[in-house]
Amino acid sequence: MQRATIADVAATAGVSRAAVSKVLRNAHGVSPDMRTRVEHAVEQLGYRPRIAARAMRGSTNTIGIVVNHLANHFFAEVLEGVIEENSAEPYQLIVAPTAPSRSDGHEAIESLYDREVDGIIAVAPLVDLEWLERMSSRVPIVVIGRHDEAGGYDTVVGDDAAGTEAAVHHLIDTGRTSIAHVTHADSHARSDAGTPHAIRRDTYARVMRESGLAAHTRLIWARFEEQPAYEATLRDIAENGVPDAVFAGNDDAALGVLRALHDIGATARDVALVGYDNTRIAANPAVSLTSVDQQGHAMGRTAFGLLRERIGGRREPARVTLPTALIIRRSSASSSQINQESQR
Amino acid sequence: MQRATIADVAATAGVSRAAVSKVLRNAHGVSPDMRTRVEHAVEQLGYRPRIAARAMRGSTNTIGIVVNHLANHFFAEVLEGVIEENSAEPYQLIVAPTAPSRSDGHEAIESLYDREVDGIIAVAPLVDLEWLERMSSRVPIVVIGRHDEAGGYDTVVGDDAAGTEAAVHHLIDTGRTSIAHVTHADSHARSDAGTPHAIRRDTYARVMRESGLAAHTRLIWARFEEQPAYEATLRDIAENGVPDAVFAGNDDAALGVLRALHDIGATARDVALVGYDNTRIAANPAVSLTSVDQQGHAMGRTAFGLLRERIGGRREPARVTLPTALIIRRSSASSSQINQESQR
DNA sequence: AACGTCGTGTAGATTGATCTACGTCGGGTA
DNA sequence: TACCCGACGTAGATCAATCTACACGACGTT
Repeated sequence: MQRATIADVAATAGVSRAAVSKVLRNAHGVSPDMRTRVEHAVEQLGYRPRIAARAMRGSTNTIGIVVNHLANHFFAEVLEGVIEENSAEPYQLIVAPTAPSRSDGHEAIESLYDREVDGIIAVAPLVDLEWLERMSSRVPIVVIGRHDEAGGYDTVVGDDAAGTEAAVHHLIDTGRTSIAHVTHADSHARSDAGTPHAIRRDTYARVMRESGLAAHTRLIWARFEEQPAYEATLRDIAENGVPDAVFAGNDDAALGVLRALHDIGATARDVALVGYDNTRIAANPAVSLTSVDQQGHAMGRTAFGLLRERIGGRREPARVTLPTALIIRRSSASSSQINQESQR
Repeated sequence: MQRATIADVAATAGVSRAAVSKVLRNAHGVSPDMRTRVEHAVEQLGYRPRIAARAMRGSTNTIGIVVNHLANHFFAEVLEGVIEENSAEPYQLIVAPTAPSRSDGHEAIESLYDREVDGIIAVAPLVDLEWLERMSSRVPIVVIGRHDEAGGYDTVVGDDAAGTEAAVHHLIDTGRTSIAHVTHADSHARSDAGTPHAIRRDTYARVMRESGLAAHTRLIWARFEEQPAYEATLRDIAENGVPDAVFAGNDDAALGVLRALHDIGATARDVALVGYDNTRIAANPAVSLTSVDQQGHAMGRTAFGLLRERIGGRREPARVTLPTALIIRRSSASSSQINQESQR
């Protein structure tokens, strides 16, 4: 069965194509009689306008979202924020997924550009700056999770430095000294300066240095997923021994670390663990993972707001930094706290 | 800066638009000389063809995916399967997200249809059958997780009956009798017959009956997310007392149950817990949740393969049922097993 | 030399919705 | 009666790529 076109509707309703178009777009110059006739015909034929034909002239009324790893709960939270904020003035949303192993943000962003979306929200895209800058001169872009001082696009970030400081200081304050950090191993060769995990890595190193623990600085490189982090942690422990704390760059990685620690029989008393993102699973009592909250939901809402402004014509770049909060749970509690917890 | 069109490229290269189009599509009748000239011009102008203009004639080379809750790890797994299978013969993939609270699959599927995707993979869509049937006469659709005997689309399902039987029998075999089941509360009024959660619910009731436990049949209704399941479980326990086992309709819900059980101070010894989907988090030793594996990854791969056949012209509906496997972990281990585990 | 053929390239129609520019009709006013 | 104005409706151009039908040489064959 062939798809009905606006001409079919026009013929059925006995009016011109332009008249149908007017009705569909709620333009004025439409008599009530014509409106009902057209609506009838639309209903009868099951007509739906094609987005492609609309896109040939003017805007698509669509916003594209790029994430580099859909399974990450943090992204899901960001997306919820976007959806929520969007519900008032509905753009259509489409998500361009990337292969989790390759994380090629280029392809995904270009594919959205080819679809002529009105704007793009990119969550922690692993692309180089000049490219992103060039892209942003063609389509409005809001980037979540890049600290770069580039001009063409807006950015929404968490306060990664403050969040990391809180996390590492917390570990030091509770008596830990040999603190390892799981950081993101980007399979691409390009520099990752300005990404959240780079900031976290640098801040971690700085705090260790400032606290006289420079000698204990220890990096574990892994993709931010459970399995790679698990493997990398086991390898690192085999090589360098058991640390007394691990600060993981995100919660998914922290879960991998947790599994590794379990494998070697270490408890939270032996090795404290802190994650990042404060995803839902961290709060579950079975896991009870200390984590840095960076308000993914608010990030999504903010990014959507900025993008709407951009689409509306704003040219000056906007930068928003959201505060973080360290949520302390059992995975990093001191021995006395653990005892309290288990007595209740 | 205006976007370059095929006419710009043609002018720069000194050839006709049609010639450029040929080069782009790798059509024949192109001399090597012309090819290099055109490729040069494309490079120089940063030209990219617009999908909308292409869509006006012929196909978009795009496959759309609909999920009703992106945060669900099971969906992420399905998606990974699709992406993997697609990497050989690349269609573009786009995901149409729905608001997690509203779960309106209609809108998402229609929006993909309006974009003229070549085919749609819908994961557990909450839409009525006649509508889906009608839709599938317009665009090839493969549905994951519907057992309905409808004709227009293909289906890929897990063996929900077998999976549920294994789960419930396992609980009974380990000495549990008061077994509650967390099932999906669909906020929509329409019937949910044929959905996986309905099959699981019915099978649960049947096994209980056949095992002489009909009196203990007990349903907890909740959306399949951590928070709603948590709340519903607490409410149910307040009303009906503590069961000695819970079979949750999926892992996300199981995590909510787990939190509720923790709140009331119940351990795995007191209340056994079984989930569904065997998501990564279930395998984590901190959670160690017994769960039914239904091979989300394979479902994604299979669905993609079927869709490609459909797009290729197959008319007869295909139905694929993938086997399930019960993965037993600590959350449902008998007391002796728990002791073994903690001694190691 | 005339004719056919093959390889290469082009003109122009086509796709569906939008939008401008214009036409028509009815009613009010000079 | 002539004129104008506003409300309603239409014809036709437009958007960017694709694709068919055809043109134009160059070359080989009879």
